[in-house]
Amino acid sequence: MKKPLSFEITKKLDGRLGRAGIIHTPHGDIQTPAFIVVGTKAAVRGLTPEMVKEAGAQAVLANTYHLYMQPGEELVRKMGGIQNMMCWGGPTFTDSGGFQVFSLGAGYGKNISKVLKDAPVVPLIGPREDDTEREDAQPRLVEIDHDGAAFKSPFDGSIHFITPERSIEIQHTIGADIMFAFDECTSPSEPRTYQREALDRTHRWAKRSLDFHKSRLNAETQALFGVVQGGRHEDLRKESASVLGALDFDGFGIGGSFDKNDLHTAVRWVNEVLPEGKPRHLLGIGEPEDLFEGVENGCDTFDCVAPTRLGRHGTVYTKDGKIHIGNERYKSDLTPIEDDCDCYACRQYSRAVIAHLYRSREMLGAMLCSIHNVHFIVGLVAQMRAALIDGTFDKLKKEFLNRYKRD
RNA sequence: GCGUAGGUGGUAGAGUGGUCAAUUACAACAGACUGUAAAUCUGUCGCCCAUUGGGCUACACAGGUUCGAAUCCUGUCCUACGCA
Repeated sequence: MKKPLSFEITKKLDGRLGRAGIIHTPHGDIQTPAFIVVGTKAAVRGLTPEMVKEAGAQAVLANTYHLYMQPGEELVRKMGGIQNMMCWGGPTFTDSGGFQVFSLGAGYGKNISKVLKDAPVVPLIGPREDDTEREDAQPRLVEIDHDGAAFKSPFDGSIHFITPERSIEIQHTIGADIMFAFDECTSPSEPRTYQREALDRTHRWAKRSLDFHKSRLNAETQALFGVVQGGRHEDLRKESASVLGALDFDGFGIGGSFDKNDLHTAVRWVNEVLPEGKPRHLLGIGEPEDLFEGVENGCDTFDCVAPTRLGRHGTVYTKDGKIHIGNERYKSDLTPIEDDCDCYACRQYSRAVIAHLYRSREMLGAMLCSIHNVHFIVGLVAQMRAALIDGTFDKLKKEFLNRYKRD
């Protein structure tokens, strides 16, 4: 059978898991490590495909759940799939909807982050946190069972049951080059007993996703990645990597929640076990310090909403750390966001102008900040790739983080 | 000049005897954001201390009534509209 994707490793990091390589997809190559820009509803928020491309992005990731709910599978089909919808000629990814099992389910209405800054004490044994009985609890929009997850449509309240097979079927219709198996992203606050249960479910779903995928011709043109889970538990993470690694996936996603402080450890556990020759995507991770850890520990691609969301909200990355363009101090600052940055925003606009646009709620302000952020993060990962190839990764990491995290 | 309505915190605009340092919105100031419920959300927003809390000065200005006034009365100044 024809393979939809191939991966070659061109350089490895001495004594560690990091590597540089190339993912060949039907719509072009991805030089890895690479940052994949998120365009949930087949659009990178605030940016045209040309802007995304100019910012250096090689690929875009959209979301199955969102496109299924709106505009719906049939319209996506009529529009000619994601390639035509997005007017994006390059490689594309789709997430399976597995993250929405978490964000619209256990995480719904709560301030639970995907990455925990200060690790709270989590009981290793105990009942699953369930506050659905509490009066102030918001009704979840997802109910999980053995077979899949029932999503309540925010548009008309109708119930949509997504099984692993349905997720893959929808992803086939959307037509991205790389798809993810339907998984359950668990809440960081869930106890081990629940992580165990959810992991078994994710594994069953992974096999069903793969079986269904292999039964279709799409398997020749679209790649499927299995998603490793296991929360913050070493044995579960390794078990997950081992179980999924043995299956005939084209690559792997690493999902779920992490501790900010030991994200690198968790990623290493997994990547030590996964087959070396297949690409690994670290789902939803994108802060500079996390990207360094991900690359160093063997992840090839990343995606994250941070560059565009932060940009829309007025926060921009600089080599000296993040700054908020809405702060009073930038009101009459006539320098660019970064004076040595060659992104569209920095070439043309001063902080003062962008601050004015942001303050006056002009869309252009959010766009310029997003352009800069995408350029910054995509460029940073590209620099990591270059450094990895010429043997200066450690130097880059040290110098970048020293400056970025100073203060 | 007469009549009418009104003058409240940066702005608009609630309140019309005690629960008012004063609803709300905007502005301002700061914070958050990691497979996008997110062009969103949170906090602060008279002054001075303080941990709950306390003190001071405030609703045009000056007096007054009252245990108590942004709220009632008198006068002054100002604004808008109408009539001369």
